[in-house]
Amino acid sequence: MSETEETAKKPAQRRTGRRPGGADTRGAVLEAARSEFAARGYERSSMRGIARVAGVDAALLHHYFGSKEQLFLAALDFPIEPGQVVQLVLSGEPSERGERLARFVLALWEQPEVLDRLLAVLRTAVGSEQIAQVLREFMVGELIVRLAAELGGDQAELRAELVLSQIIGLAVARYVIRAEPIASATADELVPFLGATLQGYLGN
Amino acid sequence: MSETEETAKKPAQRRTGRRPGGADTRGAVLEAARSEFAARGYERSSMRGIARVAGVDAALLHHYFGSKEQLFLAALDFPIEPGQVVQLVLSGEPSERGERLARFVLALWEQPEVLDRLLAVLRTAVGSEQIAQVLREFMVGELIVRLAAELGGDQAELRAELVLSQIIGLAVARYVIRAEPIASATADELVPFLGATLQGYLGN
DNA sequence: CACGAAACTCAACGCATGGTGAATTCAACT
DNA sequence: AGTTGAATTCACCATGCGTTGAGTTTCGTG
Repeated sequence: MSETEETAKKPAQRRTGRRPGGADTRGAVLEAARSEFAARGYERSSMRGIARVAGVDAALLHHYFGSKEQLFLAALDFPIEPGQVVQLVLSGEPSERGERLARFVLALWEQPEVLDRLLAVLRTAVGSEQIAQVLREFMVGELIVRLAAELGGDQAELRAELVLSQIIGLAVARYVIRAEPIASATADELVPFLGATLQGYLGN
Repeated sequence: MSETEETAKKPAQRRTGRRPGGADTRGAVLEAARSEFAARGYERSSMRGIARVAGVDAALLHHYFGSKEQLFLAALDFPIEPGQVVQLVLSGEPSERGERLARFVLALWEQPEVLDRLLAVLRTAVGSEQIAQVLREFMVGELIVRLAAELGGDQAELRAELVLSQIIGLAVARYVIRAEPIASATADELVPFLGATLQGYLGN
């Protein structure tokens, strides 16, 4: 772990000053940040660690993003429209809503960029009341009210949150705890069970 | 029961040396540690912070427990027998297993000592691969194999883990994110839905 | 009542962290 | 070719961390 001087591989004596060639260093920093935040959450990730992964001095992150917090926000920049998702899932045959939602969620998580951001938010929210509050406001304000409005019926909000709780629990078991066999199960293996549960919450 | 610090009333110049009166300082430290670990997880909790809550010098924690890691383990010391739980839940009318399990879990979480330890483990596992591994081994080795063995049928392990995933997700939504209305819902409101889901996983 | 051991605090160490300001190198536009 | 500004690193700073060793006070036993 100690590399002060010459290692045979890449001592890579970085010089000071601007680098030759128009490499996308800023993009590399963002990528490294996403990977680190996804792996450890906000608090456990360090500017120096991210800089090391990006192959860059830590001061450069401040040059680009100002502070650790702003780097975190820049690395997240969520690319999903909650309204559309709700519409998409609730359209079509009502008896197949659960299955459709299950398929949608599982497919979403197979995109690495989406998964990285999800894990970053999850890991951070679990460790930080501040981010937990952001997540709570997003969940309730953007997702639950929309879902519950379309759903109607008795205790619509509660049922909508139970939907989310099962989705969150699956994410934790599958990607954080990584317990087998649930971590390696395919979408097709999970959909029958997960779909039935979600269907049960969505409507009788 | 929470008697914390931060009253302006306590300049209280603590003196050096052993305190008069046989107060249970060690117990106070353990209690403070549980509270802090539950609130923040392992990494975000600091020895100094725990000591402050306990009204004690940080060096005393080392005197008693040796290291932060050993304090964490001592603060956990889980008082639940997984084998008994599985037996208890699976006994009786099979069509009511889901409901019985739901009631059991919700009642368990209403005990503050249990909830604190659960949150400490959860928050720490989500931030630390090492603890996540411990949790994974406990889940799979102690709970899943027992549950799956009693369950039988197709994909018993997968179904057993889905049971746990719903329970974990509920804990996260209710106690970590604290989204309403799920955070304030009573056990009686949750049991019909939760029981049905668990019943679906356990076996029709 | 003496005395050793346990309980408890103080001061300090070495280290990692987030952040800052200046210096150096390169690219782009006159 | 010359200049300007962005990109990049370096050398620090202050802070908080876990941990340690020594010193002080009280308890429990004889």
